[in-house]
Amino acid sequence: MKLTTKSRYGTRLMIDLAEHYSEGPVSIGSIAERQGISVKYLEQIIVLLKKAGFIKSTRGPKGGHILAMPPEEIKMGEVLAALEDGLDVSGCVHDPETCDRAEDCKARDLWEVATSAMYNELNSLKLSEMIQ
Amino acid sequence: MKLTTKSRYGTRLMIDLAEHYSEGPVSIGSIAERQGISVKYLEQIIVLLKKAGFIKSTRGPKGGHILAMPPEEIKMGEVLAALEDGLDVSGCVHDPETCDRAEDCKARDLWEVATSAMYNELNSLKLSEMIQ
DNA sequence: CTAATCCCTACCACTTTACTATGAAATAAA
DNA sequence: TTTATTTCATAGTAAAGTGGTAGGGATTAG
Repeated sequence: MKLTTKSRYGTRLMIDLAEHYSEGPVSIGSIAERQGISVKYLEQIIVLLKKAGFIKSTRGPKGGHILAMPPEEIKMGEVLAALEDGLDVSGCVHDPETCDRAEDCKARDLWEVATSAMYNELNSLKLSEMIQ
Repeated sequence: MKLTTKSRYGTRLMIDLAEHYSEGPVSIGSIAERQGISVKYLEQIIVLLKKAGFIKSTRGPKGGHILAMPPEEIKMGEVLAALEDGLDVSGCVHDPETCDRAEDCKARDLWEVATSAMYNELNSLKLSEMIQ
């Protein structure tokens, strides 16, 4: 039940972007330096957050990355969901057909409870609340 | 963020034991048959639940496994914690010293929130509530 | 004594994780 | 137009974790 480093680094990346939101595009190099994470690894992680629409980027000198919307509009649960490919604690929560017992499975009910408890709590927090 | 099959199978195992609590010790063979899980794999999983004190066993013919206490006294969060070796979504929640940034890490605060949201919700459910 | 049952340890194929590496494409500034 | 700087795309890889299987020993009811 551990988050991957992709998720942990990705979250720190988002917080870093929020902290520099007013300064315009920030290069991966500077984020990597501040966060102590390799540039190449961050490049891969940022792709996930771009796909989810949280970040927009510009190439070339003076280019970089910036949040696609103000930090107040970004829910932490949705950020995590983008990084983790959903927060479901079991595949059967989202895809019941992957298990032939899913229809009347008491365990599955539990996975739904656990998943939504975490998701709701995380979504009650905005990225803006993560800085200070 | 997916639970391992150990946790999912282990939970189903506990529910199965609860359903047969009044019948005395149940053999792994019969659980395996009902749940469609191999005997050998269940044997490994049950060890974790025995260590945590949820199950007691007797050897020999007519032997088997039974809950060490009534299903009403068993919290699902603690069952999962035993199977998953803690429910922390990141190692730094329980062991801050494993990350030198933990002391003032905004991400870590988030992992604490997510972990306790899930743990508290799961602990509000007793094993007895999982059957019917 | 025998059969049923739990207990213990080792092994293994496969997948995932957590990166590193290489280089191409875009673009601002000289 | 050249150059330096940045993102973008893809491939490779060592180590760890997952999800089992296998074999045999210990215990005990009948």
